[in-house]
Amino acid sequence: MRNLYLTNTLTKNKELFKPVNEGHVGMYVCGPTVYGDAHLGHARPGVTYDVLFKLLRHLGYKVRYVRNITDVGHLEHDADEGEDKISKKARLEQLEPMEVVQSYTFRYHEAMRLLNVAPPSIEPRASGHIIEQIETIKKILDAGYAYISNGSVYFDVQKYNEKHNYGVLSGRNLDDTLEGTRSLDGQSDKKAPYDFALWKKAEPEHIMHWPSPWSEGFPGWHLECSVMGEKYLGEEFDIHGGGMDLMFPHHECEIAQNVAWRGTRGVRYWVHNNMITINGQKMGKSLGNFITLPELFSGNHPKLEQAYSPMTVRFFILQAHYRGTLDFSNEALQASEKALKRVIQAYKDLTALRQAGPVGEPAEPLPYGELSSAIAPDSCQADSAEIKAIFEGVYDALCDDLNTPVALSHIFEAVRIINSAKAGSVKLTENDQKALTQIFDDIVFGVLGLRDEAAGESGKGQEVISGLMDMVLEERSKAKAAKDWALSDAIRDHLKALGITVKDTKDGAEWTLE
RNA sequence: GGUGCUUUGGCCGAGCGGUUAGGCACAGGUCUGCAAAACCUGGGACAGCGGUUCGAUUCCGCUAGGCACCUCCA
Repeated sequence: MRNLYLTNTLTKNKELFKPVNEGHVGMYVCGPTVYGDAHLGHARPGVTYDVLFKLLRHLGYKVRYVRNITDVGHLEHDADEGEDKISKKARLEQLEPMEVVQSYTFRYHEAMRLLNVAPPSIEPRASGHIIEQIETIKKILDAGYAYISNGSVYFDVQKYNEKHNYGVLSGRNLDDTLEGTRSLDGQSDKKAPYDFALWKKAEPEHIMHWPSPWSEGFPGWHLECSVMGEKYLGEEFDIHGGGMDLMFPHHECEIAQNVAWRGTRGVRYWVHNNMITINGQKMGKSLGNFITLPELFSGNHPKLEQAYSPMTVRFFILQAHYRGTLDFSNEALQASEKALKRVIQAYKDLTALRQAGPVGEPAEPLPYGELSSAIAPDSCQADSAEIKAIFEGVYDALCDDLNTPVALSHIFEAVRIINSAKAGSVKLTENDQKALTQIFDDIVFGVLGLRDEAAGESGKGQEVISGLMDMVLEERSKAKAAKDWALSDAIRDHLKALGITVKDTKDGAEWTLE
């Protein structure tokens, strides 16, 4: 099995990945709070951890991937004063909270499906684990790291920090945290401003609440991930992912809770994806500068010059490293759209090449020979050293902290080779063709998760269109033969207006839709 | 105020102590009735100022700009 390196936020180093149980990986990722449509920012962790999930499986691991749905406990503004996000939305729209949850969960799933993000192995909801959360709070109380105040239960950060380090992940110490914490206006049930809620007593107007030993109320936001992670992945599991903005306080609190009740930090590798920015600024709901995924896919937003397909968005995300910020712009999306098109077209051409079988003895073959670097002999069967190098480059890049942009740069070398072969300036052996196909099937489609969005429309309609196109292009070909350029151009223009592009090649006309 | 990150050619975006990232755009060429695509070639970049070094875009310091977290946020 190839070595995989991941940047661990806990140590701030790129580390060799070694799972707790050999051959198995437990991975937890913070999912969405379902009170609104997912925006472009949500696509980043969706795609990033999807690639990690698919890569791990491709490398041979058995992976259990847990991604939660937050449907209760996530408050707005200050943890003391804020209203539950779901609850507020339900109140404003006069819906049952679970109607809000159901509706946006469905829409989230739909957006992820379009982005070709695979469903996780388990998708637990916070509201479905109230009992487990209450039990955990009891354990934390028993351990002495929490206190009850006016029907609510809070985590005692100060006390925790005496024995443990509150700040291991985010790298801040308690004094800094205290300094930055906004002063509370008015009364608070908390001993210290940095204490966080494990259980909140529900105010009378709060419509989501459950019975507990302390009050009729609801669990604190940070608790669900600790509890559900432990339930489905065990007390010590491999990978925990999420957005960088969750590092503090959310993930820091998770660690504190874990240590408080099970004596272990719970997670080996903390992985954090960076933000998507717009004009250099973070895209977020609180800033009101976000573009939702449905808007992006339909082009229905003032900032959008056009619609961008889900695969364009996916490619856009893949072209940057997950730990860096990525700036949104129409220009960048349009560049992604064109680049993706080239990749997909190259695969189609490769397939056509293979179906056509060996052709003559054209031009010069690709350079053959051995590479100096150690290539597993059974991994890539290409005859060409160049293709072997692409194969190795792609795997090296992906295993080097998920470096998808570098992997893609190698993919473009493959694209160039395929195009050269199509143009007849380069010769590919059958092994070369097989190896290239393997790279596309395994990596481009399998791990990077790209796909031909135009494909899949099969059936009667396709057959008819295909037959019609043959007929039309044959007529045009006759016109061309008769040097009736006016007619042949008119046909081409007419088809263009319908969204069909015709290209004349040596072997006749080709057409593509949209 | 505290903590941390960042500054790469027209745009997006990798990388790194000495060797081509890649994509988009642009220019020239090949092919072509034209167009498109494709292929070939090309230019141009490492914020500024110092330092370390045989050698720095890459390490260190300072200056200037930008950003994130410390409130909810992917």
